[in-house]
Parts: sequence; C-alpha cells; structure tokens
Amino acid sequence: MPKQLLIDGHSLLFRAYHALPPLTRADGSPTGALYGFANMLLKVIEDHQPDRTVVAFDAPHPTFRHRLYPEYKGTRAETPDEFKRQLPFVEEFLDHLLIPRVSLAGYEADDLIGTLSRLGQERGYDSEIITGDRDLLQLISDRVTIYLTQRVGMSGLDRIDREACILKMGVSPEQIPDLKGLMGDPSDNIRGVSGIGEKSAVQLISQYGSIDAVYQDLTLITNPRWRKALESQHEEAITSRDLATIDCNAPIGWPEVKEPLLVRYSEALDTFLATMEMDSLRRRFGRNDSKTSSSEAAPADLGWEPDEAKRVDPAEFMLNVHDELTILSADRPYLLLSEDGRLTEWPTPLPLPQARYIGWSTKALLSQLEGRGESVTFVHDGEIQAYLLDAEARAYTLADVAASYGAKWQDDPEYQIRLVRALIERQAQRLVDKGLEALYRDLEMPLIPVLAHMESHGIGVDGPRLRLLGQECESLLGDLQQEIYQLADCEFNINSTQQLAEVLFDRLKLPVGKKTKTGYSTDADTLEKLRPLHPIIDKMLSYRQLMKIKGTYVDGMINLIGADGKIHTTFHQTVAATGRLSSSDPNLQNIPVREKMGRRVRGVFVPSQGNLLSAADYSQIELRMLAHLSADDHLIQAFQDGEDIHRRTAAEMFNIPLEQVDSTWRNRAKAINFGIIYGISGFGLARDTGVSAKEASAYIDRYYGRYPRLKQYFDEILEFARHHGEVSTILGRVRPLPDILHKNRVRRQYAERMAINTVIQGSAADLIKSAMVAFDRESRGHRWKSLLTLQVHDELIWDMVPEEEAEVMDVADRIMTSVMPLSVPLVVELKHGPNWEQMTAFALEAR
DNA sequence: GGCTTCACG
DNA sequence: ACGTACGTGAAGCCG
Repeated sequence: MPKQLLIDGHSLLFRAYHALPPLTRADGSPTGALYGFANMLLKVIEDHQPDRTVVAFDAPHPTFRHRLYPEYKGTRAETPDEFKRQLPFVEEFLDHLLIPRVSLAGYEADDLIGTLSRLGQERGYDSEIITGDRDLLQLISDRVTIYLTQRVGMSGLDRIDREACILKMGVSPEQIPDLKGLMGDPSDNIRGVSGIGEKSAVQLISQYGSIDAVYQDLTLITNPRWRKALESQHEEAITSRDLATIDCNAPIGWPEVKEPLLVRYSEALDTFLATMEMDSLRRRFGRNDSKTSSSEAAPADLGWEPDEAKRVDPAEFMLNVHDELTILSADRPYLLLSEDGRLTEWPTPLPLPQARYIGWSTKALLSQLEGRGESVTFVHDGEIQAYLLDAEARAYTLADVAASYGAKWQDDPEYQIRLVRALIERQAQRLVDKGLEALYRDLEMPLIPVLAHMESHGIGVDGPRLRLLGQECESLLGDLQQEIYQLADCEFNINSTQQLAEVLFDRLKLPVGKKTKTGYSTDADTLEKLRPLHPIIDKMLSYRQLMKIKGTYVDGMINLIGADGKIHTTFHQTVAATGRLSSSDPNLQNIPVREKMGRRVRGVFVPSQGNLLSAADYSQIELRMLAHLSADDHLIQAFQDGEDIHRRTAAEMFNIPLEQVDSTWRNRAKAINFGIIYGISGFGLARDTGVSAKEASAYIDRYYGRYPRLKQYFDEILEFARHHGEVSTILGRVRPLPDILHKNRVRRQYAERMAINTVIQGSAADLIKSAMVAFDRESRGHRWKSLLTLQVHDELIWDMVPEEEAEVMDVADRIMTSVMPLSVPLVVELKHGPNWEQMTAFALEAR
C-alpha cells in the first residue's frame, strides 16, 4: 500500500523554534526554526520513506474562519516575530525540494490534513501524519496513523494508532470531538461545558459513547453537579464539539507530486542553503549528487603516483560486484545487516567460506566472525566507499547513503541486501570515475582486516596498578581541593569553569585574560600567566592535571577492561576527513606522554605474558612528506644531511651557525615548522610562541625566503583547491573544501589552512597505512606470534615475542622506510620495554 | 546537546 | 577592523 506523509507545518516549525537556540545568519536574521524544521523534515522523510509528502499550513490570516467562533485562537500566545520572519524561508525550502505545500484562507492545517487523508484514502494511500496537535488524533483509522512530536527535544516521535489513542486519551479517535465538546480546549479557545473537566469528560464519553447519547436521558446522570452543568449548557456542548471536529471537506484538490525521488537536490537548493548559511544541510544532500559528477578533476600532480602496475582495468574491478558466485545476493540472504553493522544472522558453518563477500561496515562483521573462529574475505565495503567519495559527509550508514542516492528505505533485510548491492555497484563506478580505485582496493580495503585483528587482540592492562594510580590521584586531589578552598576563602565546584572564573576574577580580583563565548577563559594558558600573581593558580593547574588523569584515563578506562584483562579499542577508518585513523572506547591515541604524572598512565599498558612492547615511529614524518611534495631543495637537503631539522631551520632562518643554535631559537624554529604544517598564520604562531604577531609574521616571511619552493607549492595547492573545490593527498585521497571561495574571510581562510594541512597530514596517513598493509602481507609468510596492536598516527606498536623481535622489527623498519619511495630518506626510530612508559631506544644489528 | 578544557599526533 | 593555528575523543558542567 503506498503511503503519504502529511506534515503539520506550523506545528513542526513551532517545535523546531522552541527546541533550538536562536540561531542567526551573519547578518542577524533568524534561521534557527528553519534549520530545525529542515532537519526534522529530512529525518522524518528518511525514517518513514513515504511515496509522497505534503506540508499543510494554517491560513496566513485566519479572519474568515469558517467554523464560526468569534475569539478563535484568542488565547494563543502572540506569534513571535522571529518565528514569522522564517516562514517565507520554510516555504522556499519546500519549493526547492518540490514538496507541495497547501494552505487555504479560513482553514486550519487540521482541516487540510483531514481532507488530504480522505483524498488519499480514495486514491489508495495510507496516511502518516506528523503533528504536535492532539486534535488530529480524531483522524486515526486503520489507514491513518498519527506521529506526535515530543514536548521536549526534537527527535523522537510518538506513534499513535487506535489502541495508543485509547490508552493516551481514554477514548477512541472518533470520540475526540465529543470529548473536547465537554472538557473544552483552552489552547483553541473551545469553551466546553464549564464544570466538566478532563476526568469527568472521559468518564462520560467512554460510558455513553457520545455527547448526543449523554443528552438522550440526563436523568441517568447521577452526579448532580455534572447533571446541572450539562442541563444548562447543552448548546455550548454542541457548538464546542462542532468546533473541535475537523472538516475533511475543505475545498482543495489533490496536490500533484512530480518528483519520484524522496528528496531532490538542485543547484537552486544549494544556493538557497548557502544563503541561509546552512552548510551542514548542504553537505547532507548536496554533495553526493552534484559535485562528484564533475569528475574529470584529476588529482593534483603531487609528485608521486600510485604504482601503475597495480591499477586494474575498471571492467575487471567491476567484476567483483557482478560475479554472482562470489557475492552476497538477495537470493542468498545469509547476512542480515542492521544499522550499526551488527551481524544478526549467519549460518554455521559459513555457506561459502571461500567466497568473496561484500558488505557494509565490514570491520565490525569481521570481528564478530573472528570471535566465532571463522574468517571471510570482503572485497567491497559500502561505508568505506562512501567515505572515500565524500570525506566530509560524516555519516555513512546504509540508511544515510541510501538517502543520499534518493533510494527508498525499507525495514526489510532482503530489501536491504539488494540495496547494499545496488549502492556498492554505483559507488564502485564512481570510485573508478574519480581515480580512487587504487586507494580503495589496494589500501583501504586491505587495511580493514588489519585493524580488525589489532582490535580483537587488544592490549594488556595492569588493572591493580591502574586502580592504585587512581587512588593516588584521589588522595592528592582531596588535598588540593582543601588548599584551593582555603586560598579562595570559599568552597565552590572546582570543576566548573564558570565558578572558577568567579573566584579568580571577582573574588580574588585577578586580571582577566582572553574571553570565551560564555565568559572569561580559565584554560591552562590563561592560568599560566596568572601563576606569579596568586598561589591558588599553581594548585589549580595541578588539580586540573590530576583530574584529567583520574577522570579520563583511570576511571574511564577501568570500565573498559575486558574479561581477558585487555583493552580493545575501536579504530575508525571513516571519521577523520584527512584520512587519519581515529580511536575510541577508549581512545588509545591520546594516552599521556608529555608530563611525568600523566606518563604513569602509560605504565599500565603491558605486553602479553613473557612478551615485551616494541614500537617503531616515523621521525618528522609530516615535514619529510612536505619536503618531498614541495620539492624544495633546501628542505630536502636538510633531511638528506640527516640533521636535527629544527636546529637546521633555526640556523637557516636566523643566520646562526648550526652549533650555536640554543634552545630558544630551536624552539622558535620548531614552532614555525609545526605552524607550517597547520597552514600557518602570523597570529596563531605568535600565540603559540609568545612573540609578537608582527615578529611572527616576519619569521614566516624569513621562512619562505629560505624555502621559496614551499611558498610556491602552498600557492599551487590553494590554486587547485579554488578551481576544484577539493584537494588530494599523495595517494589521491580527496577532501572537499566547500568554503574555499566563501565570501566570509574567516571561513575562507579556515578552508585554506585545511587545504594545506590535509595534503600534508593526509599524505602522511596514506604512508603509514601503506606500511601497515605491506607489513601485514609480509608477516603472513612468517607465522610470527608477535602481533601489531596499536597505531598512533606516526607510530606502530607490537606485542612482541622477544625471540622474534630482531626479525619482526627489521621487516617493520624496512617496510616503513621503503613502502613509499620519497625524495627524502624516511627514518624510523625503534623502542621497546616492559610497558608503554618505560620504552628505551634500540637499534637493529647491522645485516 | 553545546561549551570548555585537555590529552595525543 | 577583523579574529584564526591542523586533526581527533572524552569528561564535566550547565540550561
């Protein structure tokens, strides 16, 4: 049965208006309600998958209300101005989506919705109605369902069918007008019978069935107060009931819906959203259908090409999808996918263990299968494909991607399997078109099982030692708390930045520093400046540090130790827009290392019994990558000479002999080198080094003076970005940069820094991922017991069998330094130890 | 759920 | 005159 979605426009807009903060455009005009409305609308369409959608609005001027009643709506609050001003935007938004909207002078949205549900029924449509107005419950039938918006928040709808209506209201849907006729409805200025409230009305209507039946014989009403009220207000009851009855015969026609897709993307819509400054919405549906089609955009010539020999003929590549022996198909629905990629049904043993499968979020599936001692080969993963096609989309579930292709959603496993296949096929073609198949097939796909193994192996944690560290923090925190209260001469919540600001800046009259959106900042930088002014600052800094350790690393991690005494992080392959991995639950890529106390957290990470931890980390990987990409002679020479790069930069920039560079100058040069990678600005550099902005700008000029090719290369990146709206890494990974030509300078410059940083950071990510895949391939022939367990951006860590270390690390070192030949040498530093804290450098025997 | 802070590369 | 360093994840506070 086809279904139509009927939306109560004002109701939804009001919900959005109240649920969201008063967002505005840069020029101050309000857009919060529009933004909320748009998101709710899209979500509802995505969730309900209707065949058509119509939005009904109350008449703009309810003067000629046909249901005659003088003060109709009189008690409703005045429509706020910001709300009214957004209505035209909402209408324009709907027009762009080609969603019909209806309104009619003298009629409320209720009547139009009632009429539309009747018209729909005549044409074979079921109706689902989205509203916050309970009056509409009277429309419920076996063909009509109501979804009520919640009173708080924006998400979540309450599905009301006949049974739910009886449960919620105490009467059946068709009895609602009679109920209102007795109890009234102040919000609609329906008076009802005074003296009869909700409880009484429900009792009367459920007992007698209707107002007419109640009045059939008032002597049957034994409650004298009810009888008197009913006797004296018969006319009132009838009028009120008629007022509460929705008119399903409003003089409107059946709106034509021309567009077969659920949500239609167009340039005009994109322009509209840009004007409204709603970039998250633009991304939500814009990107997948328009940008990718202009795909003659070649990846930037970045000086390094993927191995030509590894490239496949697109036809052969597509074969993986078409070869019905090897794929998951609707005829063989073995794999049931749910939203989060969880395996819900999988026969044992596997039907075709040698087959090559396709799927969605396959790392999660692999891990579960591994837990059952089975293994499969996935040749396609729709989530990874979607990420490579649009690294900014940020949501790649089957439902998200289906929606972006305008596909319908059905909560039916067999349908979803057909959908997976169709989407994977389509995305595979796009990957080929965009020149991304090598990155996809030779890097990201083979990386999936590598990550799955790392996750399932986990890393050992010394639980008792972690708990002990927690206790130590706790006792130190207790002391610090008392000292802080004493120095402040009052007790307050030290964890509250607001309360702390009050103590520091109001009570203690310390000078304020930078501001945040909500008040004065109390971050470590600000506190550091106040340190000499008051002894409380020192205590605060210690308190913050310990609190972080205890809260995030001790308490947070204790809960995540598995039954095997290990921690199993989750690596995310489709999160970071630059191509890096990320880690969560817990995040093992940000375990403290810089400060002494925090470092002790590292000490609780241990190898398996009898093993040691071994690590290999790339030295200065991003700067080396930059030297290669920019082909700057000076920078390349610096690395070829094997010097300390920051010292060398200081010497070059400040004209000091290499051996005379002291730590001050070296640190400045180091800050500049970092700044370069981040897409440097004079202000940012000044902020981080403490020199004046003017001085910082002068340093940048000197830097570019010394490394002229670098400046030229950055200009080339920006030029490319402006022409193509995206940049690419060394392996052709693409990041869209929609703001690169933005009229707002702040936004534009942010995009420019992203452009530069993404090429550098992303290329470094390509490199270490390549090394991981290559190492995995190489290690298969060796049957080592040592296993790779962690990746921290430029570092790999193994749970190492001591006897295997020399061989494993020799292979690792060789692969890491040679997997991607660059014009500068790659250097890997090796460390090992009994835990992650006490790691010492070691070198391999010369071979 | 947004804001602030802070841990890492 | 503006108002910025890049990329992440987690925790506590607050409305």
